[in-house]
Amino acid sequence: MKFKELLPRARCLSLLGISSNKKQAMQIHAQMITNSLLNEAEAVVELMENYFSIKEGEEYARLVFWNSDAALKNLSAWSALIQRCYLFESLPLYAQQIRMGVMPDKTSNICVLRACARTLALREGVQIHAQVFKAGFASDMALQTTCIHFYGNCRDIDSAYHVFDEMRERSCVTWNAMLSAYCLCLRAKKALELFNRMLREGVKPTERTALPVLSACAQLGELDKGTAAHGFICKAIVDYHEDLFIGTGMVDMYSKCGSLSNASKVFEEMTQRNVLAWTAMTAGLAMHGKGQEALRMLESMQEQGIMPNAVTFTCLLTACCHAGLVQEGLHLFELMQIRFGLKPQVQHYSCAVDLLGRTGMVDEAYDVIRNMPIEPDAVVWRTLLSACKMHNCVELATEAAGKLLQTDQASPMAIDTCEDFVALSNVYASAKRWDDVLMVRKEMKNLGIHNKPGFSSVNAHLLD
DNA sequence: TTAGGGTTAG
Repeated sequence: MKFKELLPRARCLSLLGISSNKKQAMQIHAQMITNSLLNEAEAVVELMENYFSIKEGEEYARLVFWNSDAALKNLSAWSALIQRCYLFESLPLYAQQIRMGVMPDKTSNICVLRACARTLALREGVQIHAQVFKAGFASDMALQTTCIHFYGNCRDIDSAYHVFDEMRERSCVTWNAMLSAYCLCLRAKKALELFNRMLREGVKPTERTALPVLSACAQLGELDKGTAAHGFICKAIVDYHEDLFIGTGMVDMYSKCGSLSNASKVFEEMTQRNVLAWTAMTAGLAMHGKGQEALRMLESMQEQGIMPNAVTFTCLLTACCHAGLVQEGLHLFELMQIRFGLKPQVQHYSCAVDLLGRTGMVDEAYDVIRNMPIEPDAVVWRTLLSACKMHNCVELATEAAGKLLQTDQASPMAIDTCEDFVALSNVYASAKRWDDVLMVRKEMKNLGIHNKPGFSSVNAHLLD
C-alpha cells in the first residue's frame, strides 16, 4: 500500500506542523515528493513555513518554492518567502512576484516598505507606495503606518506627515511612528507639539511613545522639558527602571540637557544594562569633559562582562579628546584593535587625528590619515584643518583644505562646503596671505557658493 | 499580536 493511502494528506500536513528539526522535516519532504503530495499549493506553503521555522532550514524553504511549478507559487507562497527573506532580497522578489502576475498582499507590501525604510531606498519605496494605491490598500492603517515609518527613515518628513494627515483613523502605533519620524528628521519641536496633540485627542501613550519624546527633549537640550517628560513617563507609561530602551533614552536625554548627575542617577537605578546603556552613559561623560570617568566605565564594563562595541570606543576616544588625554586616547585606539578585535572606522581615525592635532602633533596626525586603510571623509580633513589653524601650520592647512574641498565636491550631500571655504580663507588671512584670501573668495564666487549668514539660536529662542 | 524603539567623531 502506498504512503499516500496510509497517511491522508491532512494528517501529513499536520505532521509537518510539528517537525521541529531539519532531519525530520526533510524526511517528510522526501515522502511528500515520492507520494506526489507537493502538487498542491497549500502543501508547498506548509512545507516552506515549516522549513522557515527550523534553524538553518531557510535554504530548503527557498528550494521548495523555486522547485515548485509556477501554478503552485500562489499568493501565500510568495508572501511566506518575502516575509522571511533577507533585507536586500525582498525588493527583487516583490518585483518578480508582480512580473509573474501575482499581486502582492498587504503583508508583502509591509515587508518590502520596511526593507526600503531600513536600506533608505526612497525611490523604490515611493514606487511601492504607488503600488499600494493601485492594489487598493491605500487606506489600510498598518500599511499607512509603515509608510510613515518609511518616509521618516528616508528623511522625507513632508511625505511622512502627508500620509499621517490623510489618515481617517490612527492607532497609537501610527502616532508613535510619526513622533519617531519627526525626531529622526530633527524636528524636535514638531515632535513635542504632536505629542501634546496626541494627548489632547485622548490617545494613550505606550512605552514606544516615551522614546521619541525623550529624544525630542534631548535634541532641544531643554532640561525643564526633559524633566517634565521624565515625570510623565513614570506616571503615565512605565517604570523606566525595568525598560532598557527607556532607561537608555533617559540617560541620553539628561546628558544632552546638561544634567550629568541625573543621567548617572538614572543609569545607576537601571536594573539591567547592556552595551548601549553603558555607551550612552559613556557618551554623557565624554560630552561633559569627564575623561577619566569615561575611562573607568570601560573598566567597569569589563568587570560586568559587557563587551564594548565600535560606538563605545568612539565615545571613549571623544572623551579623551575633550579632556586632553592624548596618551590614554592613543592607547585606546590600539586597545580596541588588539584586545577587542574592532577595526577602526572613519570616526575612530577622526578622533586619533584630533588627539594628535590638538597637542600640536599635526605631522603625526597627517601620517595617521595617510596610512588609513579606508578613505578619509570630510570630518577627518576638517579635524586636521582645525588642528593646523590652532597651531598656525599654513602649508599643511592648505593641503588639508584642498583635500577637504575635494571630498565636499565628491559628496552630493555636503552642506558645510561654504564653511570649509571660509575656514581656508581664514587660514590664509591669519598668515596675512591676502592674495590667497582673495583667490578663495573668487573661487567661491565661481562655484556659486554663497556665504551663509550667521544664525544665533539665542535670538531664535527669544523670537518664539 | 501581519504597523512603531536606545548609544557615535569636527
